[in-house]
Amino acid sequence: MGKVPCNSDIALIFYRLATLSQFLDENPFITRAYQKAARNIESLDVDIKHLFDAGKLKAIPGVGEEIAKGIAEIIETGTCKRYEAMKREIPCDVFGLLGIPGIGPKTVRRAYEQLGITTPDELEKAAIEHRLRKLQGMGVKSEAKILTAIRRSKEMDKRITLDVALPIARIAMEYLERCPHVSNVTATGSLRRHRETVGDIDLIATSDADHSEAVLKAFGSMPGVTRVIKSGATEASVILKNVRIDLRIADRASFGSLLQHFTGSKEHNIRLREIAIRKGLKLSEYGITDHETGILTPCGEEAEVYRMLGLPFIVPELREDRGEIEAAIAGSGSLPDLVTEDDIKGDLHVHSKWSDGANSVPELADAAMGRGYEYLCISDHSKSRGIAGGLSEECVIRKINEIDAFNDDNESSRGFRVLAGSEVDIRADGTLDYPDRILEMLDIVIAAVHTGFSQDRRTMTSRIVRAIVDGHVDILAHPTGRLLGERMGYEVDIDRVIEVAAETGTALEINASPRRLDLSDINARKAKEAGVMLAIGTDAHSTYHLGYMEFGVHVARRAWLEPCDVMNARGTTELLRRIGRG
DNA sequence: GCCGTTTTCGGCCCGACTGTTTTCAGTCG
Repeated sequence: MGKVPCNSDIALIFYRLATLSQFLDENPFITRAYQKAARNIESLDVDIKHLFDAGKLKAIPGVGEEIAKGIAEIIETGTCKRYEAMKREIPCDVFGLLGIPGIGPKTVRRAYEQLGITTPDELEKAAIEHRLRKLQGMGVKSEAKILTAIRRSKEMDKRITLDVALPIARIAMEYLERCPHVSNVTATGSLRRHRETVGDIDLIATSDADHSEAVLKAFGSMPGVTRVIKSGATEASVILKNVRIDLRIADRASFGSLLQHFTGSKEHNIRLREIAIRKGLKLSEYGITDHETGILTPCGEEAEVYRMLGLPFIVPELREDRGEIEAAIAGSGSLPDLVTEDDIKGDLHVHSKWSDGANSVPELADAAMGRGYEYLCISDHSKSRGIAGGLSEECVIRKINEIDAFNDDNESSRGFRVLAGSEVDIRADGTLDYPDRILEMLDIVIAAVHTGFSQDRRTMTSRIVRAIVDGHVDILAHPTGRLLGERMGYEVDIDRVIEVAAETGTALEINASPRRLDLSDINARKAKEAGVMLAIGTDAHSTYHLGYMEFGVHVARRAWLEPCDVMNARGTTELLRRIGRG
């Protein structure tokens, strides 16, 4: 038997069942039931196998008799009969075809039934040969649209990281702010929820009805726009620097409703609309309509939307339908009081010129003080990281001496302390890259895996566990090793790592580099729930990178972290006590 | 297929834009 399916493997099968049932034109509510179950399985914070063992599968929302049976079957056999049967019934690459923007289940079905098309390549060929336009409901324009969509989907990257998305969003927002008759230009969607990557950029703005179309036209002719996807009376979509930007215009009176609607997530909004229906109301981007009287009440402020539904305000980072609705219903006291950037007292992961950083210790310290920090941990690479200027043992001692001298000159006068740290390699066998003698001289030891990424799950897990039970490690850096959009993390049983971190009192890092964001929001939340402290570090290699702290705090907020869960939300004295240096 | 302070049956989120239609279906977010 193959590997035991995990939550996301099982969720994937139900997502695919949803897609296949859509293709087979089954009752659309069956499709939705599969999707809902898949979403809830995906966002479970426990291993679904535990629920299965305890006979509690039906405790998962959206999981009833049939889906519970399916889950059991997948856990026991790796797949389920219904899924295999449907795949046999449909000898075409439904998933590949539906991956093309503008192609939906109806088109796939017609193309398959009437033209025998089974793959994206065949679809492209049919478009080139002008056979698609003969399909019912298709014309010359649809055919051309599909052809460009296929070509674009081959070259377009899927999701982009925030360091790329934010500057592009700012260009568009500054342009719009200069346009006449426009105000309240605001980023919404996944960007406002601070997801770790975004698929597109969603903007909204207010204008009066007389001018909205002109504003949208102006948006389409913004410098740098390479394509206008659509442009109507209230919304438009364009491509700028290879990124799609959607803009929606509303009047001031319904701005709060619009903001709420476009911030999403889709799943969160569906839950809100269900709540509205139960109260005899209808929620839309225009406001809240009383079902009986038909009277629409637009919300100027976003909080009004929640208030009218009888809920406390829910901050955007929590709007993922991962328990925030239930917490809100239970009362505002059940929602977390999330950590903010103002709570952060220092950066715990920074590289200096001693290894591969661009700035000296005093330069980094000045920049940190400029950000209002009380401390900064200079954590250069250890000796094995030759390629990144890893420090020999005698270099570490010289660095510690430099830091001591700096603190002697500055600590009492400026109320700021540099902490001597190191990002120490965890070797392939789980030992650390410095002897105990050196580790004990450091204020903070950050352990990290930088080599041997292809180790199997068991080896990697016991390697990391060995390192953190060693007793010298304060923080485990970028615990999964992933690089967003570039590289999956190494194989590791993160639940086991969290468990051992809890036992040993080791903090886990939220690496704030926008290419990493590791731990992820979901794993950081698991860590919090296991009683593990999180340390937000920017992994800065220059003073500029200290600004990445905002990305790390966003992940922390999405992980429901409060200041007490974050190691560097503690002041110097408390931090030193925690790491045994106070 | 799931679910219940209207329901164990009859519901299931809402609206914009495009293209092919001549009143609407398909797709998307």
